[in-house]
Amino acid sequence: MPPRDQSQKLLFRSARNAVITALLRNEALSRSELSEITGVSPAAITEVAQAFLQRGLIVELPSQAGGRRGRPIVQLKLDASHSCFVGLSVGEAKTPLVITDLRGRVLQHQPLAAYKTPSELTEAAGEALSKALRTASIPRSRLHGIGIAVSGIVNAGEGICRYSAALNWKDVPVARLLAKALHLPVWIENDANAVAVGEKFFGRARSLKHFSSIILGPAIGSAHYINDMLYRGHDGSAGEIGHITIDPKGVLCRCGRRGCLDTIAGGHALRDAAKAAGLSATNMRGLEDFALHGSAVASRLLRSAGNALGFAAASLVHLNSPQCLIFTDIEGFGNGVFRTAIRQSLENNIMARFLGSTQVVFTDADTALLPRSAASIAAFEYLNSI
Amino acid sequence: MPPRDQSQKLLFRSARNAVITALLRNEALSRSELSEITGVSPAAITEVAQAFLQRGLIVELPSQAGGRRGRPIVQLKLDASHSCFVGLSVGEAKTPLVITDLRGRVLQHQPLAAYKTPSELTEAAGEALSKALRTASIPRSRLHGIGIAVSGIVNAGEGICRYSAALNWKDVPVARLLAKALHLPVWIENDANAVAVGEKFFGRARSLKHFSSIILGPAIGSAHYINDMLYRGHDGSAGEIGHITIDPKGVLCRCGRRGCLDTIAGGHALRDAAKAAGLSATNMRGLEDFALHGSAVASRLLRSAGNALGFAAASLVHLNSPQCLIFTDIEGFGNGVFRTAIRQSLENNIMARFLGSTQVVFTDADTALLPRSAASIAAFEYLNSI
DNA sequence: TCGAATTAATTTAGTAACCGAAGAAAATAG
DNA sequence: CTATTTTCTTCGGTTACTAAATTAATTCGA
Repeated sequence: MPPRDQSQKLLFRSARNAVITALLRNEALSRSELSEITGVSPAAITEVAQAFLQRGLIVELPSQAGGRRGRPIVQLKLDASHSCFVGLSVGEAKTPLVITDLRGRVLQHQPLAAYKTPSELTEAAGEALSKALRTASIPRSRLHGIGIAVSGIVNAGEGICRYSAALNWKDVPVARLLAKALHLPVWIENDANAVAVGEKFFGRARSLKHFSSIILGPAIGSAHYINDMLYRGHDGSAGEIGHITIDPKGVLCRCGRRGCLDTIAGGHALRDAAKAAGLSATNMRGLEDFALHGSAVASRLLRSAGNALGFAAASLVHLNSPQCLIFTDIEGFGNGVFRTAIRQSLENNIMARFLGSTQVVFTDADTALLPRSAASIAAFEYLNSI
Repeated sequence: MPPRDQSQKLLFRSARNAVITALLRNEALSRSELSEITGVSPAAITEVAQAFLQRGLIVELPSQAGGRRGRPIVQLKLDASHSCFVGLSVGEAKTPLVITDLRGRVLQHQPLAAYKTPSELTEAAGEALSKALRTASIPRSRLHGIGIAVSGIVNAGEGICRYSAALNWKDVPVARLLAKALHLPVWIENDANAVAVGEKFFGRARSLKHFSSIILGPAIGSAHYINDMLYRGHDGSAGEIGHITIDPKGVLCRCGRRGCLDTIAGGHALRDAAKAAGLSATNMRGLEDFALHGSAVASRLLRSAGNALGFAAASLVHLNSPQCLIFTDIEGFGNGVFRTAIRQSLENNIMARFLGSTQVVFTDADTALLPRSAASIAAFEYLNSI
């Protein structure tokens, strides 16, 4: 047998970690496959698998000899139902709460009652959680953490919401409050970061080492994974693509400057502009429909939005050269004028060399996206602590 | 004694690494200081120090009791002369080679003879190295590696220069060629990346976890350190700030598109523009002087260059939120119109929130900057392999 | 049908890299 | 000269691995 290639080994923090990562990326793997993929010795795989089996984190599938010579392989699989996580998205109009399993599947959906203050949030979350657990008959003991996606500026390390315009909060220790009330570990994260974690953990970025995620919502946010790690910026505020200047003489932005990308391509700004132009579009699907049926104004708005976004995203690609750019559409633009304009603008503004090497993906977000992503943070932290 | 804080431990790959990093950042440290700084146990520090002392990598300073109670402390210090590294910068008009010590001090400077092909480079490098060693009477045995900064696109992992316009090279296995000829380990790196490594290892970025370096040369390059690691992008081409579009209707760039930052603020472009305007400035100091003495054209060129660069750098700050932005001036602009315009443009284009939190630094490069930076790559790799 | 071959997984023994606690070393204070 | 203080080392133990040998469970071929 050739000496084992250990070049990959350093990529993982530990053998346990490597095994979990491999099992998240693949439905089921045998011990020898795990050894090969992770670069960890078969002996160590046996040991780690034993520990995980004992905990109930993984299960053995019935062995399948299958016409092959040799001892039959026994596949291992994460037991998705082993643990559940709570995901919560605050800052939106509604406050959805979900319970997911270990693989990010939503088991239960339960919106919170309206709230204003942090303590009202705590109370509403407690009630919604109890109800969700009751309805889905999930024992509390199976919960292993809560993730919260906040639309605003967050200090993830300390679990503090530093500022949220939507909630009118400043320096609220959200994580501590909820952890105390619900007796569970709580992590909070900016919503764009949460979506990126979700994509990395459960979504289409699972095997990408470097990617950026761009969220098309009321405002435009982005987040970067670099070297398999979420990069938050030195003070937790990387990814402010929405405030890249597009037109120095443009509309005043709430950040105090003029012509930020948000004022041209943010959902909120587009709704305002549509209203000002006399178009009665309540959501972006409506605006796209106007454009589709010949409205020059709608078309112009969407095209200039797409151009601006493509321009800013091109800067991102030139600067960071991600493997993939994931656009997440939570405003319901769908595949229309906006997307086409983004694609075109990207093509026009990116060096030829990058065009082939950076994948561009568009995703339609469902309503559970943010809370589900939030839950993935808790899942990630839990599995990393194992 | 309170239980030791081990929160920092994970930041380092190993105790050895932590000790070296601490000793690079500090002139001299006692074992107990090292233990405190790195979070490694005193026992482990003793062990690591012993190994390093044996190798001659560090030395003990004479102990100083100094009026204090208790056993006198013994300070440890990297022995800069323990090992030397070769740095080489290719792609410029001249090809400077330097020999540095372990702390990045240049011991000897020896430009290469002219060359065109890779094999001519190998020969010229061998001759220059021999001469440099002879002149400085450094024994060959003290050399531990060669770092090469290439102006072009590089695959650092495989040691291949994928493309260099200045050299007219394509897929040249530079590292392998030189390693074979000179019997030393060779690393190559894009020049902007090399400068960033130099700043991180020996320069003002030693204790910065995240920073970006922007090189103002014939072309404009940039490089990012993120989470204490050089981030090269998924295919080794992050940092192409020079090809961010500033003016879609601008001058044709050699990348095939129009109005790239390089065509407005690159040294090469500015020289061309100055010549076209009838200004006989051979270098950028000359152009700045024209502006200083009232030339409206020179002033306009430098201001628009600075505005464009500030605009692009603002995008970088919004996207990546580095702790620090280090501009390295290798064209000799000095502190004039250009810098002022960059600073102003940054202020105008960056959200207020970032203004205070992102440090902006300008550095004047000396002629040894690139080869010295190249040598730091070899030093880094050598110390990491210990 | 039964051993040979083959592949998967486990066991065993060993190592590197740490840690904590106790102890030794080298100074000062009284 | 002894107690105190601080630095550094020694010692024993743990964790997380590895390589090599061994066992397990199957198919193939005579």
